[in-house]
Amino acid sequence: MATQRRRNGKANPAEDEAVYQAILHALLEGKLKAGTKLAEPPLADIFGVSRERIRKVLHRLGAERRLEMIPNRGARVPRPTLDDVRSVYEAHRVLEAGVLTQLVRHVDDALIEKLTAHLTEERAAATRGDRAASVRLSGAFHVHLVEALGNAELSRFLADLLSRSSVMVSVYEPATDSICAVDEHGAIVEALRARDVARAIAVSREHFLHVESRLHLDDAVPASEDLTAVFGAVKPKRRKGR
Amino acid sequence: MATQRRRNGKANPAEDEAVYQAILHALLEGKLKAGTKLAEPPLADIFGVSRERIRKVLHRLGAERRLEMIPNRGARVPRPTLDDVRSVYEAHRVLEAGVLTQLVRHVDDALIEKLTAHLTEERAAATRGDRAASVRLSGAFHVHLVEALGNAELSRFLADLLSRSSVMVSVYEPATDSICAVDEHGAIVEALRARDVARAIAVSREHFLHVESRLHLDDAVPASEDLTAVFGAVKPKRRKGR
DNA sequence: GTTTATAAAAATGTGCACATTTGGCATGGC
DNA sequence: GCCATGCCAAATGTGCACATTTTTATAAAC
Repeated sequence: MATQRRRNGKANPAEDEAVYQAILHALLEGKLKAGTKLAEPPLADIFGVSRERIRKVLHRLGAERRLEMIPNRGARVPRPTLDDVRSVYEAHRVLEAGVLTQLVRHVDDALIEKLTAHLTEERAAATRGDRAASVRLSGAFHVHLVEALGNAELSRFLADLLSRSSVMVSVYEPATDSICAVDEHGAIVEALRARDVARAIAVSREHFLHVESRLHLDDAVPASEDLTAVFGAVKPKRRKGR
Repeated sequence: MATQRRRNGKANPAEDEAVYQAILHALLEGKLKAGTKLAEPPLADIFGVSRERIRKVLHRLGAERRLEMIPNRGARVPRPTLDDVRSVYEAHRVLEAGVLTQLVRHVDDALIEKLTAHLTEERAAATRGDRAASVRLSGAFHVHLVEALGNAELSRFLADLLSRSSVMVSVYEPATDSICAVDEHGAIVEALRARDVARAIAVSREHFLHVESRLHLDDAVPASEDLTAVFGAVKPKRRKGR
């Protein structure tokens, strides 16, 4: 039975990954607000694993720059400055310019068809007012663009940027009425179909500046505190009073 | 006296970093050949620190994708395939295309002057036949380009790519007579001065393809084994027989 | 009432002992 | 002679106890 607790110094490789995924998921989902302290003892208690296990995961997330590790002071969810956000958006913009430049050399009907299908999905979500789907699909569009190049390095870099901005939206007005305009995505596809690099880049640039302009600093940071509530919802794992 | 060994469970924050830097340096310098196994006990012995210390550093390097970590089987220097190398070069190419696109919007005399000065340095190194300096300056040129944008995310990504390719050159013919043509760098600067994006990108692209074409797979991988020799040369730290 | 100093409590960092797993090697069978 | 099997040594993974540092709470002084 898998629910059985390991006895002593028994190996359980899947447990590391489970904890890692749980925290990462909460981070990407925006459940962990910026500035939240992630202490080891409570987490060990919540997940029902040893403190060393938690410790390892936390340091790994720190190495990936998803958590801010301060020596002797533990892990915190980073609180990005407005400059940080701009930096990420600019990087995304610059990267996509390069991607589009390379992409026009390889456009074929299959790619255009795939992107068009995606646009259809996006429009459908927009017309039926599905916020969540719209946001998700909007990000997926840019992922499709990089993945069309089939380059693992570039895909990973974009994933990095997206994960970072997902943390940021929880601080800098995540969702107003700004459903990342589908028409702008459509214009990019159009430019690609015409093999017009300059226009594709120009449209993409405008698109990003458009999204970026909607950001505004929100001083009153929530900074969630009840970790049990956050992870309890994600993983209903039983905890022990020790 | 700093050479004193810590007594028991004493904190020594600088030691982690020292070991990390030593291994990273050896990796970037190409002293650690691809496929080399990095076992914990020998390293702990060489650096004179506890095994846990080594362990932490190794896992950190693994999280940064600089080492290949296999569960229960330790750490190895990754042995990149030819596709991996092409992927890195392509990513660098694509990234620089984006950088150049963004850069032409911000070119000023100061930047041109700075790059020109760098070219002078490169030519000087080339004419006096200084291989090491040439290679180093050649890479630095591309670093200068990204850093001109002042974007931390992009700079870090480039650093990532460069560190990865530095490991690769030890497998795929690191240095023949291919001193990354200075003239091609000069052509990029020229195009920048003229605000000609298309030409800058085209030249850059040709430049990378040129470098990439020099690669060839070398099956007879050396796979260095004597860790004491590798790190003994870098860090003459005394080791203890335990 | 605000601030500073001190002590207690909690949290982080580290070495160590031991469990588990892997790799090599010898022995035996075909 | 070659391959399979079991044993032994070495390496990796993990919990635990304890040292160190940080944080909080309390009290004293201005």
